[in-house]
Formats: sequence, structure tokens, C-alpha cells
Amino acid sequence: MPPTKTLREGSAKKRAAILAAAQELFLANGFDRSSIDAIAARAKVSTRTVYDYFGDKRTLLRTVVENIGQSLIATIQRTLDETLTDLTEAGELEDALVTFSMRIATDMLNSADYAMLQRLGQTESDHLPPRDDRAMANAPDEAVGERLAALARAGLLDIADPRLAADHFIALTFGVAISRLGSANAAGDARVRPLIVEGVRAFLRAYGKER
Amino acid sequence: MPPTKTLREGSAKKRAAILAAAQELFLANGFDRSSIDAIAARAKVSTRTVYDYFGDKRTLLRTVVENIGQSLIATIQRTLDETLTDLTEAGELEDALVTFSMRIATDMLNSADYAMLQRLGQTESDHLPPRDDRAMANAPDEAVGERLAALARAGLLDIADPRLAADHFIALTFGVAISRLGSANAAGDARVRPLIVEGVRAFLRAYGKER
DNA sequence: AGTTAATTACAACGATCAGTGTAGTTCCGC
DNA sequence: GCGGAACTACACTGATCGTTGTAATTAACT
Repeated sequence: MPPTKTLREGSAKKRAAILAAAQELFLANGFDRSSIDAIAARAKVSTRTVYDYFGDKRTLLRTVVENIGQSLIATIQRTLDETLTDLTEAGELEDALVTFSMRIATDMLNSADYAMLQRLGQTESDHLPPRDDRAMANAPDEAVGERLAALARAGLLDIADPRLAADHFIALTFGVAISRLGSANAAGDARVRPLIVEGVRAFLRAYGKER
Repeated sequence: MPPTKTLREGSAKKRAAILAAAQELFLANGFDRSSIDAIAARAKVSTRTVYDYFGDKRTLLRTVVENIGQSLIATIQRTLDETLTDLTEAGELEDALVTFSMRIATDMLNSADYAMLQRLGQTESDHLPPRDDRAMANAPDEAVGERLAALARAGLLDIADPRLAADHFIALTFGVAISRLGSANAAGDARVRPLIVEGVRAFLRAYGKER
């Protein structure tokens, strides 16, 4: 590693620690109830360093949201590639979709956190992003939509509007799981899988080729 | 009206004004960012009166949440009765379900508010209710589930688990509308209806009798 | 009108917290 | 081991806010 980086390395570690601490506290207690002092303490960093790194609290929140958003979209893309490519037989479809959904629901400690943080970003702090907020929020849906469209082109699904189908898929799987179980699905809740399975089945009844 | 009521009348009016003001501010700005002073001002009442009526801020929030929850369940029950009874022909089903969903989505200024307030109740204020929180949160789903079960018994739907079917219906209609449009659907957003229609159609493909 | 209860206006307390300034301390490359 | 940058400890300001107490004011009822 280049010598210029050893410094940044330490820096990057602290950055990550602060972001992780902030994310945990924001999710657990909300934005207003999470003081910079508490975040700094949890990250084992002085309060002043948090300000030196991020400037102010809203910027910190914005960074956390962007961070987890990027992480989510990357996980989704990777998992799509690993579980929903090269499918040819319709019989494999249900298992593949279930595997995909379960991986997303658990790999991300819980993807409900993302929805939560989006809400935090919108409500708690008036309208934080000069950034492309909506754009990033829609990225996961569109990635799923593209893959569903590919499956439709392969003759495995019957889809007119891929983006809508993606929203329906997400609603039937993650949406139902989150609204029923809250963000409390600590990656190992046995109640998640049956919900996902039934959501996938309902989706296939609505969008499957065999009718 | 009895004379004993004129006093209570004024009292009840103030109560309602405070609750309305609190609801609006909580939804717009979140719990912590809504000061009692601001709520009192909006309700055109002195700060002291708010405390005399509700004791403290968390109790006020709890009351608001219970309030809007009761209102939602009542609206759902009434609307179910008005739009989804005495159906015999499968052809009427799509229109009836769309009508039901649109009524809910608009009658309640927006039912997304309810989800929002539920979240406020959970996150903002640690865990406020000694009340039956989950019970009330599930009531709407179960009411819809019972009606869907009735439609299944009438031979119009093919449903194994009514509660699950209700969750799927809600996810495909309100869930998608809320996640796409946020709480910004001010009762007249033209983008709501197409989403609802497509959600109902997907639901009927998954749970309809004709396959 | 007069008594009583409800309501207001107002001040004040104590706590929390974002954000800043600074002086000292640690760490790192040289 | 020196010099400078990163970091910490700490104190402080200014603001917001929940909550309470109280005296004055208004409204309700007889």
C-alpha cells in the first residue's frame, strides 16, 4: 500500500467507524435522539473528529443514507447475477426467486433498515439531499425490473411492464415481510422464509407463463 | 343538546383541535421536531392547556396514534361493507376491489399517514404503548382477510390463507402506491389509480377463480 | 351579579444538544 | 528525536424545549 494511503487508511477506518456508529444509533433511536456525542463515543472517536470529518449532523445523516443505499444496490446487483442468471427451465424459477429474496433479506443485516433510513432522510431532516435521492431509491426496483424483463424474454415469465412487475415482486416478498415483522428480523427469523415463499408463489401465479 | 354537554362540547372541540394540530405537525415534521408550543399555537390553545389535557408529550403522541388507528379501522370496515358485499358475479370483482382501494386511499386523507404514525410510535418514542399496539395494527389486515374469505366462500376467489391473501392484496395496492409515491398523494394524485388498478389485476391473477 | 371552574399569558427551571475554539497530546514520516 | 498533522479533552455559547407554577382573565352557571 502506498505511503499516502497509510494515513488515509487510518482515516478511512475512523470514517467507517463513525458511519457505522451513526447508522446504528439513527436506526435504533432516530435522528434527533442520536447525539453527536453518543455517536462519537460509540465510534470511539472524539466529538470534534466527527465534526472534522463530516461538518455537521445532517451531512452525516446524508452520508449514512447514501452509504447504505450504495451497499444495498450493490448487494442486489451481485445477488441477481448469482441467483437469477442462466435460467432456462420454469421449474427452477420459484427456487431461484426464493433464494434471491432470502439472500437479500439476510445478507443485508436487514434491508428494512434501508427503507427506514430513507424515511429518516425524508422526514427527520427536512429534505436533505441536493443529491439524486429519488434516483438512488429507485435503482433497486429497476435492477430487479431488468432481470424480470430478461426472464420474460427467455419465455419464463409473462410481463408487460417490468418496472411494475418488479414493484409487485418486492411488495409481495420484502414488503409483506417488513410490514408483518418490522425491522426485527435479525437475519435468522424463522418466520421470514415462509412469507417469502408464499410471496414468490403469488407472484408466479400473477406473472408466470403457465396459466 | 343537554346543558351538561355544552361545557364538554367546548372541551371536546379543544381536544379535537389539539389532536388535529398534533397529528399534522407530527406527520409533517416528526415527533421531536414538533414542539408543544407549536402544537398549541396551531390548535389556538395555550401551551398550558395541552398539558392539562394530555399530561405530557408522549401521551399526546399515543393518543394521536390510537385516534388515527381507530379512524382507519372504522373507515375500512365501513368501506368494506359498502363496496364488497353481495357480490355474485366474478366480473364485478375487479371494479369493486378498485373502488374499495381508491376509497381507502383517498377517504383517509392518506392512509400512508397511518403507517407513518405507526413508525413514529415505534421509533421516535421508544415503545410508548402499554396499549394493544400490535393488535390494532393488525386489525385492518384481518378485516380485509375476513372479507376476502367470504368472497372465496362465494366462489369468486381461490384463497387458502385469507390473512396472507389480505397482506398480498394490501401490499400490491397500498404498499406499491405508498412506496412509489410516498405520503405525497394528496387525495387527488392521478398516478394513484393506475397503480391500484394494476395491483388489483395482479391480485386477481394470483387469487382469481378463473385460471 | 357573583361564584366557580376553565383557560390564558408569562416566567422560569433544568436538561439536552449542535457546533466552535483551543490547548494539549499522540502519532507518523523523516 | 524532530516537526507537523491528526486527534483528543474540555470548556463554552446559544438555542430549543419539556414541564411546572402562578397570577390574571375569561367563560359558565345559578
